[in-house]
Amino acid sequence: MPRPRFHSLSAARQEAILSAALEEFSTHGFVDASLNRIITAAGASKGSLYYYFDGKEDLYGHLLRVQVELMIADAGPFPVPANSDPDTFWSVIENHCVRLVQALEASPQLARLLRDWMSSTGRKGLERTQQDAERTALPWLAQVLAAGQTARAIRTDVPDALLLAVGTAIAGVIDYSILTGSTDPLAQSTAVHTIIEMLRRAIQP
Amino acid sequence: MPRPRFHSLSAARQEAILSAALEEFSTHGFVDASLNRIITAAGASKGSLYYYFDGKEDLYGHLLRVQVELMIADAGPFPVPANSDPDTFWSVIENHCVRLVQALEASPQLARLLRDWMSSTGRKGLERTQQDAERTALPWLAQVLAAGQTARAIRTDVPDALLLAVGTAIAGVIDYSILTGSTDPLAQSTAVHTIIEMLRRAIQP
DNA sequence: GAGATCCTTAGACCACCGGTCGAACCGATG
DNA sequence: CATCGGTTCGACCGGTGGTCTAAGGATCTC
Repeated sequence: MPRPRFHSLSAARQEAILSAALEEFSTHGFVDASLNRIITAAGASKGSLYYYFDGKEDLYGHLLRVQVELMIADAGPFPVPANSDPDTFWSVIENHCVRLVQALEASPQLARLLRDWMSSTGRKGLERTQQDAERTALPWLAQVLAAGQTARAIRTDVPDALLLAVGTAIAGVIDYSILTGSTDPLAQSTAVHTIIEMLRRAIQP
Repeated sequence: MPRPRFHSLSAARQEAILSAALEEFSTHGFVDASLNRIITAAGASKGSLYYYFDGKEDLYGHLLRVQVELMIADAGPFPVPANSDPDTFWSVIENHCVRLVQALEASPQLARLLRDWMSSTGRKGLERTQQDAERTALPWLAQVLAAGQTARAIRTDVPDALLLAVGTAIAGVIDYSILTGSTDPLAQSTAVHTIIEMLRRAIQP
């Protein structure tokens, strides 16, 4: 988390720093991003940046949080489908995936930022950010999983951790297919359909 | 590839360099590994190392190649199952996965090296190594895929690239489950069984 | 044996990295 | 006007991967 001071900075200055950071982190990834370039682009000095943030990871984590919140807001609410049947459960999942893909497609910068983030599990220097993300994402995922299981849409004969791992891996495949495939919305939604269908086969009862 | 000179170095000196590199790369990963530490540990100088290798990536790539070949040799031959029925196809796959997991379990250093390698798709400074790996792995994977399809063990209504992506993702789940799970061989082979069963559900016709 | 010609080695040096730190600046307050 | 705390700055630190030159050392020719 940035120091509270940061939020009492003028909106323009906050924007300058965050957009420079977004540009740098999304084009180079966390590891290869240069704080010095961010500082230069933002018209700030190193001392200032360290006055408002704990360091590189802190800046990255804050940027990530803000951007993900924007994306979630953009993709619309995700109603955890309670007491539904398997088909509607899976169609809700698929539908939300399509909306997320569209939101990502609308902002390639955010897409690259997230891609780098996703592919950096366990990387040194990102421990805090990953703990944070886990702490906010896991309860939500567990909720969805439980809903799927009461809807008899997800099997219960396999450890939850394994189901989550498979789900995360398949999410990566969606990203990969979007990254390497067509940008036509229709083609993308059928790709998502195909992949979610594979996920469903894998983890339905 | 290292310069040909490297191979005419005394075996002891080659060993010193490669084992220092293995130690460093497997404990810190490619990005955070330090060439200086490798040099010091190997009792060599920077000039020498650059005399035999193109740089960090070249050393890493060579080490990876050697280690993977050792592992493949250790896990035994993988007969691509031609003209079989679905059940035997999948049992051959599962069997080979179990053997690979055992080989990995036998050498934690190699396991960590491979884990770091797998999680660094698209990372800057590894482009050549990744191209190399792709060039050697893809034809083999395509062969297995085709064998599975003629055995009616793998569906044909989905692009091959997607099937490969799902397969790779599920392989990552195997690694994850081995990493976070029990070290008991029996538990591991049942975990592999469960995960391969999920893969089978996802990509069988 | 002397000299010349390589291959090999050592480590100083380069630009850059993330992070630290003390000095300077500046508006408000006494 | 002096002081004081919040803010800004950039020189500096130890480290990185990579470059380069000069010296060593073996081998060959005369």
